[in-house]
Amino acid sequence: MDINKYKSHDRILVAVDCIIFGFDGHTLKALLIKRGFEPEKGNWSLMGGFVSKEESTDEAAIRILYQLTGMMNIYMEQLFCFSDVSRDSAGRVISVAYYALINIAQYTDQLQADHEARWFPLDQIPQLIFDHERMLGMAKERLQQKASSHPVGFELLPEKFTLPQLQNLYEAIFGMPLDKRNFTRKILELGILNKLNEKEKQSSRKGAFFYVYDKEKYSRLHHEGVKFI
Amino acid sequence: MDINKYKSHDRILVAVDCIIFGFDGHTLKALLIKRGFEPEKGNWSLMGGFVSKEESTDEAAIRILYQLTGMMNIYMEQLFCFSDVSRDSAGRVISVAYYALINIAQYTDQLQADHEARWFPLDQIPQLIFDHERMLGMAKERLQQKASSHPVGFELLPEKFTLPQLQNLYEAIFGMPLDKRNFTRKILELGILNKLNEKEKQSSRKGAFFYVYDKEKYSRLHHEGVKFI
DNA sequence: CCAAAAGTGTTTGTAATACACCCATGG
DNA sequence: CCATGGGTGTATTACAAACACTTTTGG
Repeated sequence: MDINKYKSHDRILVAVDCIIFGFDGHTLKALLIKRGFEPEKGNWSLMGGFVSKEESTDEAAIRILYQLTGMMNIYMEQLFCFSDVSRDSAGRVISVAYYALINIAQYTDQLQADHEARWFPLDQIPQLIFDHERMLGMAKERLQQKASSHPVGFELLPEKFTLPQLQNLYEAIFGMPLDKRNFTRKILELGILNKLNEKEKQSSRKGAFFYVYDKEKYSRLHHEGVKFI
Repeated sequence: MDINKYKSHDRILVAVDCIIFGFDGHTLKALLIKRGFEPEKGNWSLMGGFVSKEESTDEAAIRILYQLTGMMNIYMEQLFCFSDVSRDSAGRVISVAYYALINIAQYTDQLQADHEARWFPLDQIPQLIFDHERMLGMAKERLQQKASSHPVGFELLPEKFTLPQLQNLYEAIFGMPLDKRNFTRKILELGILNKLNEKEKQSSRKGAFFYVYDKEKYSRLHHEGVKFI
């Protein structure tokens, strides 16, 4: 299969690492694992793995995410390729980082136990191995960029969500409080949400109406470059 | 040196490809080469090369750009990692693409001849090998994003430039005409240009004043996120 | 009846856009 | 004196930001 004509060039180990974001209704979190092998065994790390000859880095990232979460069809995007010669203390490894947005409610605790994984609020991240902190920092920035012009926030929410939940999410992503009235107006004016005749009654006496995101309506919009915030 | 503990994982050829942008005062161009080896020998291609075990992809990109242009300290930024299994017809090669902005006037024609390189206006790009057209397309988008919030345009101009030249550049980057008065006002209000007492007299009878970009003034600005256009 | 969160409009300031004429010069 | 491109100001519009009270309901 690999009838490689490029003799005499170095071959390098290629890995992918996944920054997995989740939102619990109040706080934005990242899923980290206790690394199970040397070097740095037992230390907190992003979920990662090596890329095989028969798969693209995208495919490897999907595979690795599935191992940790059991989830498919997850929103995921390439972040950056990290390639410093000594980024990995055990050898020359280039890592392509991906960030993923998942609905934390769908995440099964079983898998969490299997992999010694834990959700950490973004402001309480422990020390991470190698250059994983830099990866996470870059992922936060990219998520902010992305969320300000594309409807990625909905990937982090359950199908039905309330406006206060949505606002909490955007506040968590941007790390700043937003004005309730301005937020509501702007998001509703986009015309991409459908209001349901049903209320969420857990978090308040009055109850907040549920909404669903309408992908169709969004795709009929000014493709590429709507302002979300 | 490579005391690699990760046995039994695939090692893969890693390349970098460079999208090199240049501006001649009127048109935005990309530097392409006639590929000198098989496969696809003789076809138009981005300048590229393989990453060795002893260098990062950044370092490889700098090295490759130097080979083609003889220039150092060039503005360059990682674009994306392209990793489809069959993107290269001759074997499994992952490519990390970089885009570079150079002052076309400093570019020596000698090197152009040596490498069978040519500048192509962005709207007259010939067919390229592999996924290089996709790389170039993505680079154009990224340059637009970047140029709308960071002072990268100056990388493409000579040290002394006129406001009409600067406007031409932004029009070329964004592929749209801009209003002269609005453009001038906005760019001067940023306070990052110094006007010289000297005029460029080639392109008009009246002559246009030269300006220089003042990096210091910019760095005293609202770090990250000034609107340029 | 009260505590707690949901819902709802208006005003003000700021930035983006549209637009047209005079100036300086070389030939 | 005229053709060419350089330089300049204002009025309008749209968007962002600030801001406070009423509604609902479970306890």
